[in-house]
Order: sequence, then C-alpha cells, then structure tokens
Amino acid sequence: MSGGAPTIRPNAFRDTWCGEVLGDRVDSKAKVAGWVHRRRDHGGLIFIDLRDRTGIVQLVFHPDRSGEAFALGHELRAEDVLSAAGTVVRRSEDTINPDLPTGEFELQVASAERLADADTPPFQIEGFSGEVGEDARLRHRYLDLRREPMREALALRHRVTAAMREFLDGEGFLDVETPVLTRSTPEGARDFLVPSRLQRGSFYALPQSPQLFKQLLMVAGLERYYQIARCFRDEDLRADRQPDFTQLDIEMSFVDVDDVLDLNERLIAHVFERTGGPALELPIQRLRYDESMARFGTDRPDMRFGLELADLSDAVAETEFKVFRSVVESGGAVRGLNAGRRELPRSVLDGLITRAQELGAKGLVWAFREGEGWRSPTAKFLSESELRDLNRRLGAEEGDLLLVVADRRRVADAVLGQLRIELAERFDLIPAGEDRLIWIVEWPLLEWNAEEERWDPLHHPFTAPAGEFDPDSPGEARALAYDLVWNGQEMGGGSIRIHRADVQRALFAALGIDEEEADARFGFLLEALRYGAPPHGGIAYGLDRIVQRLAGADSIRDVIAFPKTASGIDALTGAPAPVGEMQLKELGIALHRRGLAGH
RNA sequence: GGGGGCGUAGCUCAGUUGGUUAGAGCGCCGGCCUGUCACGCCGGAGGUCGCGGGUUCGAGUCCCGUCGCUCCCGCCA
Repeated sequence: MSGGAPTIRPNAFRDTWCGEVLGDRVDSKAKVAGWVHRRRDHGGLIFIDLRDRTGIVQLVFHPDRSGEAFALGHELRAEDVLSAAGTVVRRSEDTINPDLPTGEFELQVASAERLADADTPPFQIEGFSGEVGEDARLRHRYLDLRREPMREALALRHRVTAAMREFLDGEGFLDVETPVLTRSTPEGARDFLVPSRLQRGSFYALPQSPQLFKQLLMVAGLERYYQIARCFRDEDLRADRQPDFTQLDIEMSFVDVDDVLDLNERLIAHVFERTGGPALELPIQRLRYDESMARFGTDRPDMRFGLELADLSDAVAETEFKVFRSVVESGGAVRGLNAGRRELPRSVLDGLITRAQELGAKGLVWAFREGEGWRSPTAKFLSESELRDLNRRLGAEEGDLLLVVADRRRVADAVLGQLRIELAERFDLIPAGEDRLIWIVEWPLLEWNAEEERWDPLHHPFTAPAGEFDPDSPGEARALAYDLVWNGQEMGGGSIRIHRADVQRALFAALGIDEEEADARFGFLLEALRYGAPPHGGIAYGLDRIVQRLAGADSIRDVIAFPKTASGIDALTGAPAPVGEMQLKELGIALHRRGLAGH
C-alpha cells in the first residue's frame, strides 16, 4: 500500500492495521478492524480473514478462549464489518500461509464486535476467478473498489499525482485553482453548459481545459503554475475518453521549447521512478511531425516496432496503371508498407482489403515480392522497371508481403498507419515489456478544413508560430508545439503561446475570426496581452491515461474511482437525471416535449 | 449519427438442425466438521432466457422492433 501504513491512534475500534500483524507484535495484544474477507468454519474452530486497506490477517476463533466471540464468529458473513481484539501469535511451521504477507502470524481472538451486518454483495469481492461485468461493478462501485486491483489502481493514481506535486513543488511551481464555472474556451470540443439562474438565458461552460486562465496567470506574473485540473468535453466516450477527466496542467514564463521539454522530461522521469514506471533515458527522442507522418502515417507513432511506410508516388507517376497514375496526377499519394516475409491465405489478404476500405481507402493492393517482380493480381498492370523500383523503395526481399494504398495523402497515411499497428499485433512484432516515449515536434500551425473551407488550428488558436507568421501562406507556418507519445498513445501536448496581442489578432484573422468576434469572445485575453505578457508556454497531460498505462489497465475507467459508462451515464447515481419543473422555471428553461423523458 | 459484439440463476457462463420439467461452477441458505487459508463433506433454495411483437403444433434457439452494456468509426487531443 501507498506510503506504508499510517499511524493509528488507538480507540475502541482498533489499535493495529491488519497488514501490520507481524513478528514484532508476537505475544502482544492487538485490536484490528475491517471487513470479513472469508470465513472458514470448521465447526469447533473458525478462521476469519479480516481485510482492511493495508492487507489481510487471519483471525482464529477458539471456543475455549471466548465462547461469546466464537458464537459471533459462527454468524459472521462476507463483508460484515468487524472489530476483534486478542493476542498476536506465531503460527506453527505447518500452518504458515506463504501467500499472505502476514501469513506467519495470526490473531487469537479474545473478544469481537460486529460493527455492521452486511447483506450478501451482488458480486463476489474475492475468491472468484472470473471477470465480473463492468455494468455490475459500476452500479456498486463502492464494492468494486474493495477489490485488490482497484484499490491498487487508486493507490497508484495517488502516487502519480503525489510525485507530480512533489517534483513541481521542488521546481517552484504554484498550484493555482481556476474556475469550473467559466466561459466557453474553444478547444474544438462541444461544451457542457450550465444555465445561470442570476443571469437568465446565459450559460456557464465547464472548462475543456484551463488554457486561457493559465495564460492569464502568466500575465499576472505567477511565472510557474500547475494544477491537477478537472476538464470536461461533451463528446462520445471511448475506452480512453471520459466526459470529465483530469489533466496535469502546467504553464511557465520566459521559456522556449527546450526549456519546457527539459523540465517535462525530468518530471516524467521522476513520476516513473516514484511509481514503478519504465526507466527513461533522457533526453527523450524527438521526431518532427512531417517525419512522423512520412514514416508512420500518424502523429502519434508507436516506435516499438518497424513496418515503416514508404512513398511510392514518384515510382508510379507515369505508370500505365490508371488507379495509381490518376491519384498521383490529382495530387494524391501512393503509399506502401513492407510487412515482411509472410505467408497469408487469400482470405486474410481479402480481409486486409476490407479493413482498408473500412478505414476509408477505396482499395488496397497486396503483393508478394517474387524474383524482380510481384506475385499479385495487380502485377500485370505494372511494368518490369516499375516493379523493380517499387521493390527497391519498399526494401522488399523475396517473399515479403507488400501493401499499397493510393489515395489522398491523408487517407493513405491514416489507412496504412492503422494497418501497420494491426499487422504488428497480428504478427506479434511488439516486444513485451518495452516502452518508447517520443516527442512529436514542429507541427504545422494550421490545417485546411476542406468542408468548412477555412484554416483550423492543429492544437488551439493560442499556439505560437515558429518565427514570423505570414498570413499569405498560412499552410507553411510551423507551430512551437509538442506532443508526448507513449507507445503510440498521446499522453500530453502543449506549446509556446502567443504573448503579443497583434500576433494573436493576426492568427484569429487567419482562422476567419473577424475583429468583432475576436473581441466578443476573447477580448479579455487580447486586452490582457496588451498589459505586458511574458513569453510563456506549457503543457497538459491526460492524467487518467498516464495512470492507465502505468497500471497496465485496458480502460481509463479502471483508474477512475467513479467513471461514466460508454453512454455517459453514472451507473451508480443515475446521472444525468431529469429535474423538477420548479428548478427549470427558476432557470427560465422550457424543455421540448420530446426531451422530457418519462413526463 | 453509423458499424460490430454481448444480454440465460446473485456472479461468470453452457444450452446441438426449433422439441419433454432450461443446466454447470462460484456465491447464497441449512446440517456436519478443532488447523483451515479459493477449507472439506451432505442437503436445499434460486429463472419474466433484457423487453415488445411475429412465424410455428411448439421459440432461450428463427424474424422484426426496442432497451441496456461494450468496442470501433464519425466526433474528440
């Protein structure tokens, strides 16, 4: 357990932790309290495993020692709450339980009191090898949290945040709270809205992140800020996404990218060291965004295995094969992946095509290198010299499986980037126990949104451009931004921020936000930037994801005490729930009939 | 919003081409048991097969709809 067992002030309930019934207590009196973990009733002798947060201890109820306690021992059931006093004794050699830290000792019970008589729990807390459905676990989360893995996950989470605070405190960061009832800050996601009673018709928004407040704290001269901040996004859930989640939010003044990355590398190394995470070699490798996209087809590459992508566009720019040539002519890309020497049945290859189409590609070409050419349904459309060139660019050796996608560059990258991961899993190419962290740097500042016909920020609109921002070629601008990626999962990201009002206005203009709108939505920021804002930058980490990774859990729900289900419902409290007419009336809110569930 | 998987006892699951009274393990209840530790042995209770409709002589099983859980896409750093 975290930090060892805390000191107990002896009282009527207990003077000793269950996990502390050890050698140094032998022959002395002890009183423990906890939950009945298991009962083994031998008729004339009863064993109770008693559990508290620190562990389990075996209680022995003997009829000669105390008839009253023995009678109670017979009545005890799983999860009853018990206080028991007696003498700590060493077990005889042949009765030691090597699986229990306290297994060499036990408490000979002289007296016991049942503090609560528990109903049978809806699922077994312990002693059951199967996996209980998450639905049942979440409905009775307080019981689920009694289970060892969950207790450990929450203790780990505590150690992670404690290590973060410890490190940041040592570096002079101030923990400052920012409001939860705030104004919508555009991170791109949908806001949770809270109607205002005092300002009828107006709404607070729950923060998607404390972004603007932490920048204002830099303007205020706080220099170094952090917060373990609850954030909210009203979007669909995933195994690694909850509508309310926790960020470690950090901001610092008078820093450049290297300053931020250096501090954060030491932070992560410290957290890992304190919590049994992987050993880190500093500095953490950096990869430019463009290179990441070129080699892995994604901005969050899993670096633990190869299967890198190759660009084949030049090799087939003038080919007779129309599928390839027309894509290249229309500005798309032909991208390929060498999956290594594989023997796969036709059905699996067809499955890859289907999968590629699910991922958004129009199709997928598969081939095996055979001699200087290909064994592939597509081989006949390509010339000998083209095939040689393709083999060379893919580094293909005899028998290698080659996959090619021709499409818009984005689509080809996304499809092959995803297939790369799925193939690595299928072929078992991911080394067990290996961890790879990497910074993705030098991001584009903006990306073209074709549907809306406008430029969107890749991170957020407060990210500083590298060098001067040229409004005439917004697509060229690079951002002073960085993401930390751990085994292909994004752990956090940040940037140097814009600290000059004129640059911020220019950025808003490039995003299609005119002066009037900028003033209406961000006037307070633009004004603040006029009063002497220091150059500043920071980062935010998904705390839940970090703890999930460290815990080896499949879902962030396993490291959150009271998570929501996939449909955004709190199975324990039933939130969200309808509210009464009076409450709505006070808020000046009327619901459409369709929205009135059950009324 | 779309696609996939699942829904049978308190829990985890099995249930054949549609066919008699729907099963198992764990848990629960009762009895026996003085060294167990997932104690053991004997006995027992417990089911709206998610819900609604349909096909059929007959539905846990087939069809349609619906709800819930879950994974993924869209969305979201």
